[in-house]
Amino acid sequence: MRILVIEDEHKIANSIKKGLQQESFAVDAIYNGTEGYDLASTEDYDLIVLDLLLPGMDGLEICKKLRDKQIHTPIIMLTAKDQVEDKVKGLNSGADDYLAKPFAFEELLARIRALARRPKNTITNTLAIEDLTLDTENFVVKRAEKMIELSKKEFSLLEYLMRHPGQILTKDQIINHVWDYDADVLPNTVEVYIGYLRKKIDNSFKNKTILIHTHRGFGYKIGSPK
Amino acid sequence: MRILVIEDEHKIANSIKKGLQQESFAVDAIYNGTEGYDLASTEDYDLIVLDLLLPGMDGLEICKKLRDKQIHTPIIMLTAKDQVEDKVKGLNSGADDYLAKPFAFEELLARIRALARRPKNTITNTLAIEDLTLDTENFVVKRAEKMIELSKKEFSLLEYLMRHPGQILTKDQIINHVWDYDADVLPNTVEVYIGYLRKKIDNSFKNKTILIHTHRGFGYKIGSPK
DNA sequence: TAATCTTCTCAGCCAATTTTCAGCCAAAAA
DNA sequence: TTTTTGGCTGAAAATTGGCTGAGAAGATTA
Repeated sequence: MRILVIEDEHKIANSIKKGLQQESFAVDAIYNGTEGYDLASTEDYDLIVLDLLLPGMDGLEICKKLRDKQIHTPIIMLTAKDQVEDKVKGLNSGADDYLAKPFAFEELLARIRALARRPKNTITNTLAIEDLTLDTENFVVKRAEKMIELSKKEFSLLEYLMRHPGQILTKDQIINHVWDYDADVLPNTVEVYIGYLRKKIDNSFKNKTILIHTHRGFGYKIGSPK
Repeated sequence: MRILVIEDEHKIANSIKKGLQQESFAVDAIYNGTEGYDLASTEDYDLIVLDLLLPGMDGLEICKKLRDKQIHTPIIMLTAKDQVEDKVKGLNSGADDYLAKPFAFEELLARIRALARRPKNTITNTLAIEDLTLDTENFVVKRAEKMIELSKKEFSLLEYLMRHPGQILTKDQIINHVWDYDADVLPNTVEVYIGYLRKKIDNSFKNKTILIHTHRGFGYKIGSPK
């Protein structure tokens, strides 16, 4: 799956690129509109992440030109929150989805997954580890068939952990994925949220295996054994 | 159920595609007339959604050609409002139904359901949750046998909720389904309408179960338990 | 045309969630 | 063993999301 990111703010472009690569997509990042358009129209990408405001040629224009050229690659448009989202939508640019800045990386990932969810429902949208399940579409989390109520952040954090089972994730990684890219939260916040999750999915099931593990100095991991 | 969407405005084509897939139809979208015609005449679809104005070959022409070829796949024709609907109808192109742009997705869905209901009235058109019923054909809503008067929007929102019982629907999803695709309403509007519905179907029945539930940060859900 | 109904936005309120802080404990290092 | 560091946790503070009454604007009906 090849993805092209056209975004002039290097910080954002690179964090998107890094994040997507980590999810094993092949990513090219380009920092201005004209070059972006050239690449998009000559190379064959599976998806384009496109900033609305760009030097050279702006997002709307790129989008329209590509569609005019009968290039139907799915496009996700990034818009600054105050950039009159609605107007953009009305303008019929041909983008497939919109995402307001600043966003959490997992948010972008969710939309990419939605667009990539090609023809059939071949893709499961339920993640599972042991008897813990998380339905990404209906926002339902259960352990041993028992419903667990989570807040939005808790859910998002758990989803991130469960998409990387058995893998140690550092607090930094967690912050970069689960929180808005310009949010500026302390690592302690992650600890607090891990605490919340534990209370709900481990502590409430005393006789069950512990699923959330701390690796002191490294990070957290979800999975059966330590 | 395989559906072919022939529509050159990507925004519309894709939102239809996405919405129909969510309803678990298998959907192909094609953005120009010629290709659309080729697909429609070679592949075997159960239904075609066809825009009137298209690059390549326009909707009327496609329609006629298909009928000439003895292809009787049901066709829903999309027409811009000012495109003199009546004239189109008069032209007897062979389409089975017409829908004026811009439309709410649920509107299209209703017509698709109607056409799919072809082989006799095998399908119930009354939705029910506990003692709340909604007759999609006669636009009658009752709780505990008591009639409830709803406005058009309220009805449409309730229908959408009731077609997805027990499922959390986000405000975005709701807006995309219940409002015209180019409408540009705030999420707060959904809150307000949920409020109206609650007043009529929950608050008026103090001794009954509450049916409309909020899941803070996620969306709304209709169903018996929380 | 006036009266009424419907749709939608806005602003203020309240409650739930998110985030920080400070003190504590346990593991690792010295 | 002592010290240091990293992580845990209860509680308070800050922020956000959702609800609601009021009302403007548009649509429909009488």
